[in-house]
Amino acid sequence: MGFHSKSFRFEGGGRYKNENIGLKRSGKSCRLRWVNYLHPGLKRGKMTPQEEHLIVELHSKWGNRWSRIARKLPGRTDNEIKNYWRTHMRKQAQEKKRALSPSPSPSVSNSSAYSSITSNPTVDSMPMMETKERSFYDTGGLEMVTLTKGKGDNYKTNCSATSLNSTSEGQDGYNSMDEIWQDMDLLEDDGIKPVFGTYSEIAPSPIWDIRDYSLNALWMIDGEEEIGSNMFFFPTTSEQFRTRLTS
DNA sequence: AATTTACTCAACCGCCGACCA
DNA sequence: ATGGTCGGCGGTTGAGTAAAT
Repeated sequence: MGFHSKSFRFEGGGRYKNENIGLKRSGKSCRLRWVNYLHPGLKRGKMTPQEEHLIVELHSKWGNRWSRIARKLPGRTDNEIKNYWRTHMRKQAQEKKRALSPSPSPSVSNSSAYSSITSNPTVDSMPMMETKERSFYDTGGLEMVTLTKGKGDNYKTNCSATSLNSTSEGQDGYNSMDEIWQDMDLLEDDGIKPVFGTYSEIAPSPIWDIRDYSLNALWMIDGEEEIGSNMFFFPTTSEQFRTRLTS
């Protein structure tokens, strides 16, 4: 996909400083483009089965906290994971619909990991596309509370009325907010390790050899995880990077 | 070959919190 | 204390493309 043809807009009414230097992007937009598209550490291509499994697992724990999930998948952005989830949940919803329809034409996905998604109890029980009250892929995890984030992963809870109404001790097994917080504390230190080695047979990128300020810092957030000693290099070729910069 | 449908994914939107003058 | 700026996040959109008809 080449350069996106969406028209540029200044976010926030053009109050960002970039307009003064002739860029047709806000600083915010530049940052987003770098993080989600230009960053040399980004993996490209399809999710591996390991990654897919991890996404399913983490989403069942954390819900739609994409940035957090992304930290466990170095080289993948929250945006990418979000898109992946959206795509696959839509696919799953359609297959469910088809399965419920009178004319049974069971189409089995050929995706290896997708079969595991459908077998995941948390994901499998999701009310996707059946109700318009919530986004069809807004599922899983600690869904009875909406977490509003702040810097440094300080979260506060916004208890949604619908959620509270629908879960009274119920399927999530939470009786009180205290339990939720306790569970969250546990999750903070869950020992889940990032997925590495998928492309480990590929030689390190020259770009990654220029490890200066923050190429690895992107995947080392809040001091919580450090790739450090088992630093992993992604197969980003200089050609790939050039293409992205010039696309 | 033309058209339709499904899918991908970069970018936008709006909100919130941190920071600083 | 306050208001402006900015970074970061989750949710959403829509252009481009691939696959199917």
